[in-house]
Amino acid sequence: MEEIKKVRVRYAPSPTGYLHIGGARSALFNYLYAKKYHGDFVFRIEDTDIERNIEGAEYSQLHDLIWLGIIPDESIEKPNPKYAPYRQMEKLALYQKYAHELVEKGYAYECYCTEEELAEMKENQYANGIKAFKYNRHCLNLTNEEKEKYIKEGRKPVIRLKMEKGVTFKFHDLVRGDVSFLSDDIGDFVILKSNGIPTYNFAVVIDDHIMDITHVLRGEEHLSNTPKQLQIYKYFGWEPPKFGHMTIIVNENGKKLSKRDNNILQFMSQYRDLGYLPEAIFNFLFLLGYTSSDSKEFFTKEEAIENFDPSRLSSSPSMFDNKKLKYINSTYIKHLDDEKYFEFILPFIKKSAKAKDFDENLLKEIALIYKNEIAYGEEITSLLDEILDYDKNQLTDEEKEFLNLDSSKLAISKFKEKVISLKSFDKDSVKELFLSVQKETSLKGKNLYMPIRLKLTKMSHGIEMHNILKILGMEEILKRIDL
RNA sequence: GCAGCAUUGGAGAAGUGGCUUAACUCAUUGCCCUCUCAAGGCAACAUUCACGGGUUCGAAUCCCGUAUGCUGUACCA
Repeated sequence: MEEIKKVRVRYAPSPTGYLHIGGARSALFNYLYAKKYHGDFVFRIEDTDIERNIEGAEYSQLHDLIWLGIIPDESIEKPNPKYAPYRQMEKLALYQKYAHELVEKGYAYECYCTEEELAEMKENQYANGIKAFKYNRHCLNLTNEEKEKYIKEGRKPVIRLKMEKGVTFKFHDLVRGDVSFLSDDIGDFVILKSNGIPTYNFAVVIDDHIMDITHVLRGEEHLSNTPKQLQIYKYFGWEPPKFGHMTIIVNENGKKLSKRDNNILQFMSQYRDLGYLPEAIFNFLFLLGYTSSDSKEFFTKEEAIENFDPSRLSSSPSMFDNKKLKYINSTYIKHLDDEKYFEFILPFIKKSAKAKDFDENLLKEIALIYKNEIAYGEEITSLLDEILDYDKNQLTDEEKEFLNLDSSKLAISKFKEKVISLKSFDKDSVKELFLSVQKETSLKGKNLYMPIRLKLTKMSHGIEMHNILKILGMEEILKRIDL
């Protein structure tokens, strides 16, 4: 009887950048998996690429995740002593010990080849039509004398794993089903760099093993790393976790999202700054490459956990659809209760220079006016700026012409005459006002409203008339009507 | 090149041999509402599942081949 292990999954970013779409989605599904099966979600850092690590990345990776509601059970800030440390650079000695263990067992060997020699090797192979570089095992059976000679020359060895010959690595992928690779296609790869730091493929294996990771859900780009890692597991006699390779997210050209992609916002913090709700992004990410069997589309976190089934993860790439994200976000905004909505939207209203000093009640009324209009928070800022920053707006020739019509002039003057005595800007009072203007001018519809709208906002479209009046206030209305 | 994975409308996709006249959602288009924009309501949108063969009474679903795309092929992760 196989013992039932507690499910433990992880998200293990390298701190080379802030949390981005792909990373967040990867973390999301691991989180879902953990919670679905009552396991732990571990956040660990793979910081072995010391050249590319950047300031603040680690913090962003963790805290943007938490912002999304993806809360680790264990992390660099919440370590479980049994599994700590959670940064790879803090346990170099461990990797080195394991690497040397493999060397002693004859499963790995020191390699003294220089960068130049490797480059030459590569070139030779390339000339023979081989583009996938495989190390030629020059250093496989070095004698001690040869090694000493190299060391005297100042060379520092790396450790390479000796791949087995004629072995097929088979595994059952959680999302793709049975997958197999031939060991012969894989060259002896480096597990420990000459500076003593392990490479990714080695360090993950060690980490996943000592941290008791049971399931690994990761991007498709790691699919071909899996046999390398399986070879390491095999040499150590460890049981590998279950792997699942999720599809990558692609841009509108069908290419994997890259950090240099300018058409698509990459980072979670950018979405937060623009006024996307974490719940909406969570939901959107959940839908990227996953569909529930009942064609439901809106999920709370709890519902997503409940619904999640790794076998329903798509295996063909999904395109990042910004319009869908907007749609989902706007739906979440509409469904926010007013208190939560105010809390969310007020900072964006106050970003509009002319609105920031309005009194609290007006601010809230403005907020409500736009609740159905906006797809994300920042939109309210620009919408408000359009109305409030009168001087910036320009009438088109057509609009000027329309404004010059006698009927337009009549509407405006009658409106001016009546608006002064308007008691309230609520919908009914304003409607009544327009009704009385209509009565006395016999203008209606577009001929009645449009001149006034143009006069007040210099725009031919926008929010309802009573809302315009409310936002502007009497003083501003009279000022603009006279211009 | 080699290896792996994939291929259903503009996008996400459901579909696992007969219930499919290919669900659902976004986008798009049209209509309604309306001074306008948005929101909302209604409707339209794949005779067909990359292509070519095969298996079968019956195929998007199974098999073979081809094409295309993606990912990987580092002392990056």
